[in-house]
Amino acid sequence: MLNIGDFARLGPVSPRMLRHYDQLGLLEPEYVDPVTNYRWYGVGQLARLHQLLTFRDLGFGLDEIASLLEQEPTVDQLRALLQKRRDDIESTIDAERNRLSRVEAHINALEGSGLMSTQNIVIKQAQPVRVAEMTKVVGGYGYENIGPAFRELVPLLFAELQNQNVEPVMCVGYYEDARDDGSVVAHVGFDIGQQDVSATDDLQLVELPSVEVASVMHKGGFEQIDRVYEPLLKWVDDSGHHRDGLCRELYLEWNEQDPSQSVTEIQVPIATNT
Amino acid sequence: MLNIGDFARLGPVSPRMLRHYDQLGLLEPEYVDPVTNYRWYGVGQLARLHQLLTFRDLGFGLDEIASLLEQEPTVDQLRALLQKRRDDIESTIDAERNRLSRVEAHINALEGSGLMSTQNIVIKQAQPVRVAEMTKVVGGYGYENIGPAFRELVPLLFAELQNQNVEPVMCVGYYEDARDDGSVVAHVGFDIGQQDVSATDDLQLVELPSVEVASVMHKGGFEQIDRVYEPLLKWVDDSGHHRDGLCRELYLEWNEQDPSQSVTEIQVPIATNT
DNA sequence: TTGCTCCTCACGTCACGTGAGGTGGC
DNA sequence: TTGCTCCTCACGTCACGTGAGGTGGC
Repeated sequence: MLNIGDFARLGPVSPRMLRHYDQLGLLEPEYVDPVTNYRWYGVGQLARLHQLLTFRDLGFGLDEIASLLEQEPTVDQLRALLQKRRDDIESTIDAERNRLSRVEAHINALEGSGLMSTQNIVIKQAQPVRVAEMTKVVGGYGYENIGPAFRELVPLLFAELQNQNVEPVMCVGYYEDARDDGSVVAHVGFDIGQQDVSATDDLQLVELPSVEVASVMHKGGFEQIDRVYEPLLKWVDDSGHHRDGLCRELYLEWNEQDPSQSVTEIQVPIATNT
Repeated sequence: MLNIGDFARLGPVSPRMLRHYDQLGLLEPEYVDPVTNYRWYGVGQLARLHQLLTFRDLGFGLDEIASLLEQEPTVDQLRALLQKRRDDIESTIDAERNRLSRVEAHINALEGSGLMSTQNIVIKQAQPVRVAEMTKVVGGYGYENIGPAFRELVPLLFAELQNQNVEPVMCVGYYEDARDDGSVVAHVGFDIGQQDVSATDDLQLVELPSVEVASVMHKGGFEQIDRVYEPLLKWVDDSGHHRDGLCRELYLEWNEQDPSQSVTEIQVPIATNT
């Protein structure tokens, strides 16, 4: 018979762990002194302790181990459990590998541009949005092309929505891929929540679906938004994703007086590289 | 200003998380109603929330994030933190990959042999042992060769140790690699703890070093030990290790009357494949 | 007698999820 | 008035590590 310290050394485990396993009924001492409560273990119990440690090392929880040690599973049951464990570990490894890609993408991003642009990229599921929108073909991307489109369309949108008694919630823009001549179809609209609008020649109702996006929050004027895109798109590529859809801009806070207080969310729809 | 629910939806996080971040001082609402304690957030705070979520996604703890958000680290400091994070993630992936190898080795082991033989393999650091031993050349491995060596040497060892007034602690055996003719040098001895012995023509004092081993506990007679080795050595190879040293057997419980109560620890020194 | 080991609580870990129990605004 | 959202505790998670405070055997 071995006292808890000697048995622990052979384990090798800590006495605290043996007390813990005793408490859970996983491995009870062969004899407990009724006066001193000292625990005494038999050498033969090392086999069970080793089994317990084996399963723990494979990543099973103590509750699973408890039933494993009691139920004496068949070879088939044990194989199924081990295969489940294997699959779970593989998922963990995949998740950690993806996380590693994102960390490395941030390290890369530090080289090119400044600090802030990639420091608030979040991968998330974008909310679906119902947009009442108008479109305009502009000469290209960039504030010098997009800005005028907004200044033209936003008043028209306001007028038409007011006409239909619809309360706009938030301004939204998104842009199609450039055509061969460099021109771009810009979509400018308003989130209208659950309200209904009637389409007109100019006004369309579009439901932007819920998609996975890389999202950054941009604080400041619209002219500076252009400079967010380059590091953002690079980060997306570096981090094991690729663009998969049209970029959206949500004008969460639109402050004409003090553009530095404006807040724009830029969403890049993505898919994960396989 | 957004109440906690709306701000959380834009996050996207749970209100509970926002309360948690508030409590930790990571992200305090722009305004808290002094009467109702309602939290009100500004849209601009989404940028900070996004930053927080970014770092959390990379695996930083909330305490680290707190100092990151307060201290505004330089590019160099940030890079160092990210590189540390990268290294940590790589370690995690390595550890999980090794664990995966061990799980797969167990799945393989289920095919060949029965259940028990590999169910209590533990990788551990073997305790160092001081052994007073004698050697004998035997015809090969296997109980039919090793058994007689023990029956011959153990009484001689007992006699010599008694002669020197040394109290044996535990019987130990280990075996050199087979020579070309198949013969094997068997070492049979006793753990003598911290006691001293004088070497004689037959008796040697050897210190077995502390090495990493794959260890199984065998309950039962010595004749059955042979059948433990094959699956054990296969498991070691399957699981991303290889043998690296001489196998040891520790006779933890030696029961002549009822061999089924005997307990033997079989240790295979190993190195991890790189 | 002095260490050493043993004992039993019980807190702390990490980032929240999940009620319980209660209140304020449409 | 009825839901809905908000609030503040406070427990639970997982497998122990780490004291605190006290006792028994060489």
